[in-house]
Amino acid sequence: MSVVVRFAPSPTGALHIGSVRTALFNWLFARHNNGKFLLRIEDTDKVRSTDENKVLIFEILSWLGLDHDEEAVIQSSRIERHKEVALDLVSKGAAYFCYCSQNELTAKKEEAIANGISYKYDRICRDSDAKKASGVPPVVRLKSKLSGTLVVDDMVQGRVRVDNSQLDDFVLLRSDGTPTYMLSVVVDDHDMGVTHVIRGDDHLTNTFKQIQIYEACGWNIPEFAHIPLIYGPDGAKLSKRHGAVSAVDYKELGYLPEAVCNYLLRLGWSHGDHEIISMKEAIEWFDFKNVGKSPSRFDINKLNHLNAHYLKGRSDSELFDYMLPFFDIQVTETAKAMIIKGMKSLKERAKTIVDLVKSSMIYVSAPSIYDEKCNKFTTEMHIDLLREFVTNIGENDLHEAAKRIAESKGAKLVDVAQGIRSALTGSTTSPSVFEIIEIIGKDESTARINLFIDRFSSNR
RNA sequence: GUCUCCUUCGUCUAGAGGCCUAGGACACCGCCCUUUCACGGCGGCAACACGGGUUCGAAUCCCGUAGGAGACGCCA
Repeated sequence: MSVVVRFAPSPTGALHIGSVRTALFNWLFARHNNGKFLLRIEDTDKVRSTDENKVLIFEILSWLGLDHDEEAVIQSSRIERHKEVALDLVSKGAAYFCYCSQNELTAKKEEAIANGISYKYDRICRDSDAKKASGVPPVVRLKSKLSGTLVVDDMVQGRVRVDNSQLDDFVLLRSDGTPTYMLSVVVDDHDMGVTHVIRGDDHLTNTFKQIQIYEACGWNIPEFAHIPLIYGPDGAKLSKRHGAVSAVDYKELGYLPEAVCNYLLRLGWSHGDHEIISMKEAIEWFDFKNVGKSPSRFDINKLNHLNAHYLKGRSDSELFDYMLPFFDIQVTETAKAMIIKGMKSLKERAKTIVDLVKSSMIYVSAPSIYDEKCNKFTTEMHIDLLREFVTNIGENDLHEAAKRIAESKGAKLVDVAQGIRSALTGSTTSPSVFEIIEIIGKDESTARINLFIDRFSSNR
């Protein structure tokens, strides 16, 4: 039997980073088994679904390289089919119309809660048409099993069992005739030929309801894998207050797709001591045996580390293309050439594309402001060293020249170098100052240093 | 409240009864390298939730306890 999996996000919000991991696990499982990875947009909540979110789902998946097979299924286009199945279940006696009004049920529910009893629908309409005359538009409910135990051998969670007495006759079709999520998922998964349902473990208990639908329809029950959710650093469900939660945020923050994939993969899954894992290796090694059952916390430090690693693996010009949209000013061809030339050193210092863009500004223009830390290098001695350095800037070996100048004035190389750095970059940290001079040229360097001297020698 | 699931360094994890004085990675700290910051190298700190069993032997198996999470909708 060939493997068919699916990723089924709903476009009711920005694609959550946890959902992306679910997509990744689905994709890896499919590719590992030479199966199919299908995509289904669950847009039946017309109020909250937006086209923008829908577009973003496609954008993020393609950014990450999680290509899906076949055309995406749009769930809202399949409503008639869902209805048909529900009505068929009614005619087979496996489901029934319920004429209880919502007010009635809410009252019962509140009463149950007040008495400390757990609420379940009391199945009044299950075997009686008595309330049909009430004129309440009916819902369709499934006749769920009254006794026995349902067992699921989940690929991640292991054997999980629930007494059927815990389940009630849940709704399949709403009173307005639209299908509920519970029905739609099962019908779509069946029609799409899904063999393995891989999703977040918040759906674990839903599984038991869904299995009852499969059984009522006489369909094959797929395998299930419920993967633990991702939590924030404080252990609570990852949400907006933790910062970036949507996958697009990470793209916009300057993370590379391979870093995000590697990070998400290792969050909850492992392969011995391997940390840096290519997509090729991931496909080869992925299985559910090594997916942990416990939830994991999102750790931005580790993502940063991986991103820094993958940054080094990208070619200089490739990185520049990545950086381009992040610049808020026009980058000239000359600046571009300089940035690419200095990229090797820039890369070593950057965690994200955004870092790279910031640090590459030294090749775009002279500093417009100087960092506070530069003040340490505006003393008379430092300015004096700079003057001396500028007059000797024609020399070939500037490293040697700087050393000599320092020595002759009883200073250290660091004093000269930091002065130059401040003048050239407006900051006290940067790649080698001699490398910068080489890239921007001696004229530009002289101009920047003189600017610095003028600015700080007069007002002291 | 009821049901289901989870629990190894701060974080992600290795661990399938003796290989565990519990390994790796991130973070943190120190040293080296060094014109700064990084990179890199070396080293350090740091965990089996708790209590009972079973066993010659338990992080690993069993039972409790505590803590955490999820589900219990005419949301998905």
